[in-house]
Amino acid sequence: MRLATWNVNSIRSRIDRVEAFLERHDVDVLALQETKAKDEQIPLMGLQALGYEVAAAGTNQWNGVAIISRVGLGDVQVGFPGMPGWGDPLAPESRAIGATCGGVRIWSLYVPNGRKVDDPHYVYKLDWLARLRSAATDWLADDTVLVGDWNIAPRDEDVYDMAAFATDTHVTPRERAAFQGFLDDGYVDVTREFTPGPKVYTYWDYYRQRFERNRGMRIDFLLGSPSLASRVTGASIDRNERAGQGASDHAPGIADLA
DNA sequence: ATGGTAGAGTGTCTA
Repeated sequence: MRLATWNVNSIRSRIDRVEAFLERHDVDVLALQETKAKDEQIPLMGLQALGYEVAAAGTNQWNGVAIISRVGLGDVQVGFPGMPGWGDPLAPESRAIGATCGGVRIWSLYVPNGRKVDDPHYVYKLDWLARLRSAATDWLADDTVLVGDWNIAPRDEDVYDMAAFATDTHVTPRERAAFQGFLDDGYVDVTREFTPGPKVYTYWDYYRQRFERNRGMRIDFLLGSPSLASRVTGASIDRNERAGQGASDHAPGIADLA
């Protein structure tokens, strides 16, 4: 089974690329972030024609997550227990959606950006991650994968210019400790061993031709529970998806399961 | 420190 994750930065403006990506890589389950669409705005026809089911959670202009699956899509849950706003159908949150696809529990996650270190959104980000970690410990014994845009660069080598980011979010010790906490609990970054750095990124800002100069960050990850991680036979980052006109600012991550 | 680009939707906000 082939899993993928992709911050598409608008599903509506990226639908042609998404459909082509699914076909080109023969993807079974694709987790999307930043769909920037309400559920009824998701362009379904082409995806359904390709044999996929779609579960989405979108409530505003900048969040939005979805799971696209052709191996079943069951037990869909918007948000996780303990998440701010969880259980409230009107909550202005659409940063997490879970579903069981082909026997694997997959969570598509759009971790809060945090904005600036002195911004309340930074505190919110750390709190959100702590609550996710608490919930995720209950899923460790299952075939679980936590995928998406973590908005954290865990290592210095994951940032094109650490000096430029030294006082910014995404690299602070508290954010990195939050990410490391998942690894300490037993989750495994199933991508990195197959895509070793340095200078291997998943995100390049639209500004200043950052992609063309490979000035990016590695902030998108697939973290597998121990049993899931043991099934991973390979992984890749499709950086070609960041190239050319009409690209998202993120590249997809892919993992293969035995 | 600032500004550069892209996408949501028409005013700016978000990243």
